[in-house]
Amino acid sequence: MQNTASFTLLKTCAQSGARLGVLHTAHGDVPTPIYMPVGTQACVKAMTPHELRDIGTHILLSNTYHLHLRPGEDIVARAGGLHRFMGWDGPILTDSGGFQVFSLAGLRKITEDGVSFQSHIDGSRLFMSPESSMAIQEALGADVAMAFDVCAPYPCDDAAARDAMERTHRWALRCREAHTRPDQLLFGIVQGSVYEDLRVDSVKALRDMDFPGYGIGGLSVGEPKDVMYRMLDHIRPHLPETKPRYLMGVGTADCLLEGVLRGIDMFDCVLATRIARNGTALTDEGRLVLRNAPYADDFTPIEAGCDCYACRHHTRAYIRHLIKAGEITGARLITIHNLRYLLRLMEQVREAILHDRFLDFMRDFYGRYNMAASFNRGGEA
RNA sequence: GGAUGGGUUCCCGAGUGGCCAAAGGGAGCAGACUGUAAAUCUGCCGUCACAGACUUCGGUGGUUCGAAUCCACCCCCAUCCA
Repeated sequence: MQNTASFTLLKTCAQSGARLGVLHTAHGDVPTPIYMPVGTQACVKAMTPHELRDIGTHILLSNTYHLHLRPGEDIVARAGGLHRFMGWDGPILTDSGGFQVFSLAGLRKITEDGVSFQSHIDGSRLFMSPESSMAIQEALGADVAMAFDVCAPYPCDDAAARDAMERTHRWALRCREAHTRPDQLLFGIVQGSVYEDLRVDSVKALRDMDFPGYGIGGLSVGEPKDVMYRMLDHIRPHLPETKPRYLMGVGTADCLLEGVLRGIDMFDCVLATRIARNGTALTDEGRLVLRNAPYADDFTPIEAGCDCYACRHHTRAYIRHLIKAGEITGARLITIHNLRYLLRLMEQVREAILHDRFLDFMRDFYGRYNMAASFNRGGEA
């Protein structure tokens, strides 16, 4: 067992090399590998904190950029911090706003100083820097703060990728210097697009800054999955064993397992909640587009054997009806299922690692999983 | 019995001589979605042997080179008057 203040590596799976650990935060311990539901605006869409607790959520994500815009970190701070504001007393990780540099590319301008955004809400101007991102995350009271990074798009030529990466490193240093809360962990973020050498450079640079954890950013932004896996393979040997590794924005079942296989400890993804609202459920056999006609008279649960509320009480036909009718409960039921599906998958993953049989687990999983009914992005193996 | 307004592709509804297989919306069907500008977005939506052809705009007959659009009669519907 290896300990740092923030992370305990309990063991490494003898069969696969996958890691089993515990992330220590001011609001409690988190078993890893873990999937973290995303609550961008201090809310996991369609879910209450009580329901999140109920389905086995250990830690949530929220977002610096969005909360800064609305309601503003001052309001959240006056409420007693993000935990009290939203009524969730478990750990919270806040993304820094770095992803919005990518996703709101048409509404921002990057300079060395920081990023000027045009608010997607009302068009007003705002400026976010490594320092202000830190100040906001401290005001929010996140248990884990992320460094303010530059997430490069895909595709991205190597010169632009290098620029984004080097700026991310300079900003990471500024974040570390600006960061003051001892009860808040600050993770650096690895960039480097799809270039092995850049990825390795990035890990080394950040490792020298000695963060309590490392995010791996700039992946699952459109590149083929095998490219993402290759990047993970290349950086793995250079990441400190005793620090948690967080693969940002990854969340299909197969990607989660492939990430765990490559030593990843933490994941987050909006996919489960987003496609739920669009009528698609995650299952061991791949995705189930409940919106589709064949389920109109299918009176079986979303997934046989699933212990979630939706599967224990409702049929595919009913949930499809709710979705087609625009009833918000339909979105809620699928969201509950999809989150529970990923959380339970990770429970099984931890169990498998504990018993040194993670490769067996993966093999069984792929035996059931329909990759074609998964989410193909570019090159599929 | 009389007056007026109507009957358009699954539904609502535009269209009043050619640019109309016919606007727009809905419904339906399908696709996309990976650190959330997303309960969103995109495509299809008369038929077929599909760069073309055929059938369709209450019915029948007519005018015209050409009709969903004009004329005649008929059948329905709505409202009002008796």
